[in-house]
Amino acid sequence: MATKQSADGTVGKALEVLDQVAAFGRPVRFSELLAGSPYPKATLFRFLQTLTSQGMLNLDPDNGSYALGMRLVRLAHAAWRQSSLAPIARPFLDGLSAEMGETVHLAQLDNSHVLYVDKRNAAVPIEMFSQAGKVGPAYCTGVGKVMLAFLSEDHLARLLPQMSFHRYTDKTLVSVGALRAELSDIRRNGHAFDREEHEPGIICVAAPILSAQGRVLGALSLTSSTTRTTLAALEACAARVKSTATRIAAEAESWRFPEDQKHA
Amino acid sequence: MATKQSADGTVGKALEVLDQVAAFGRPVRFSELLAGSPYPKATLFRFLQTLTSQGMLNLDPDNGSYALGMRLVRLAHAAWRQSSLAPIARPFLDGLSAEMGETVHLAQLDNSHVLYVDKRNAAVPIEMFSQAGKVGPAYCTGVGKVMLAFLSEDHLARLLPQMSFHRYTDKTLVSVGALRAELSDIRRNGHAFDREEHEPGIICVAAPILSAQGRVLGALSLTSSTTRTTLAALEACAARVKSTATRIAAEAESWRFPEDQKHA
DNA sequence: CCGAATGGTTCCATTATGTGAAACTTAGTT
DNA sequence: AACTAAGTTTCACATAATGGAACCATTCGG
Repeated sequence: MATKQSADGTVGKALEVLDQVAAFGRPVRFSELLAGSPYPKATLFRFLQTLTSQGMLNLDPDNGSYALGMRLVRLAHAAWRQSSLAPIARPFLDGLSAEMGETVHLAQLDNSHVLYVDKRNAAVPIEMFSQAGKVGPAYCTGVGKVMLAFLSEDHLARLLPQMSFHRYTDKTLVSVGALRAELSDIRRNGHAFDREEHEPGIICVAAPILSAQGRVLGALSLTSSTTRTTLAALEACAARVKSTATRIAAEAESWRFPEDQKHA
Repeated sequence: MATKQSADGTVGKALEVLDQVAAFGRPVRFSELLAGSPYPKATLFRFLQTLTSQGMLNLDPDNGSYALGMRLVRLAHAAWRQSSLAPIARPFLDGLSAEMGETVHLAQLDNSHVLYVDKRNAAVPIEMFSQAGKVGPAYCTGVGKVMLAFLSEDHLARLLPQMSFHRYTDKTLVSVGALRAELSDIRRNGHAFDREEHEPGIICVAAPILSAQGRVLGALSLTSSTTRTTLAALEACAARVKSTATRIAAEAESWRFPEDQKHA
């Protein structure tokens, strides 16, 4: 919501429109978009036309409503395969989830949010897209905090002001001070807990996935509920989670480049 | 591959770059992109900069390689929820797959290709993104043919020339004539078969998902292999597939608009 | 059945933006 | 130190985006 900052160039503006459409969560009429748009009719119209012709949007001819296009799905498919850890981490998630019998999340940092990239659910077998692709707050989730903890100071400093500490539960940390203290604990331990800070009854342990140079690539978490287990019990699993995270990191590292097919 | 047609405006060009990056299937260097790009250094550079700053691409600071960004995943998530049939169809897929014990695909038409939007696998429990988002040829898959069959004549006429009939197996239909004959059969029956036309040993029955006005919204298929079943046996399931498709269509229709919250 | 409002599309003069050759700055090699 | 390759910045120029206004097509109100 509110005003977007830097909208570099025409491309930026066009992409903003995509977000607008996405925000509606349903097919949307021209006029609805126009209402919430900073651009005049003609301009918005041209954006929609371009995006539609590019397959980024889809115009339903019956009722003249725009929806996000299939090209996005295609591109995201490629993104998932190439950019994220997901394809590498997949077998490890399978293993960890099977062994522990609990829900496992793989997340990456997306600005000051966490983006869930993959998931294994203990009970329900499939959750698809509807879960992967979801975003959540960084400051009150296990994966989020553990990634923040291992960021460089200046990177963290850039991110913190972007956060709007919302008190999801009475355990949520809602000040920069409290969060910073927690982060330094996490850095020391090498793993983070979510102590029902995001959803009541939901707890987890999370470990960071770090590159050889110490860059944060993502995070892994083992999630459960207070009805099923305790933080102490989860802590016992921390080593297992961490070792899995490390192995994913190693795998990612070795994969990192089909590097050096430079000359011939 | 080959030359892209209409690249409307700056936005179009920028989006093309995304495809380029996607095509590599791995993080990619500036110079690699430059090599395969019609644009001069400076221009390409600015595109990459813009796209990166927009989160559509991700520049790995370590090795200066670009990968598709997380914003795409976020947008695709939204696309999946809002535009496609997937969220509506989900429970129906679950039901059909469970009942039949076979693989079920939900697909939509993406130009002259089919895009697999969701899937239930008989054996393996999870396949995620790696399957949803995949594209395939329309003229030699069950879902593809059944969607083509129910297209308006002029729409079909526009699509046919775009297809480059590749003989995947010795059963593949590789001429417009043969395909047209098949399509008219399909229209008559209300369902299509894939008789190992795409992959040897893989067969399926597919039914179209049509809007009330007869527009093609997508298609549903039940897939198996010749080692497990026969076309005749699949034909027996056709009615079940069709009725599921119809029910999805009905659901989609009724959902089609939270319509008319016009005045207050 | 007509007139007005609403929703969507096209025109076109103005000007902001994108373009790309070339210069420059690293980092890597001999 | 001289050379090369890879990546980044500059800037005069031309293209492409902009948006006010006119235009068309429906729907609505009378």
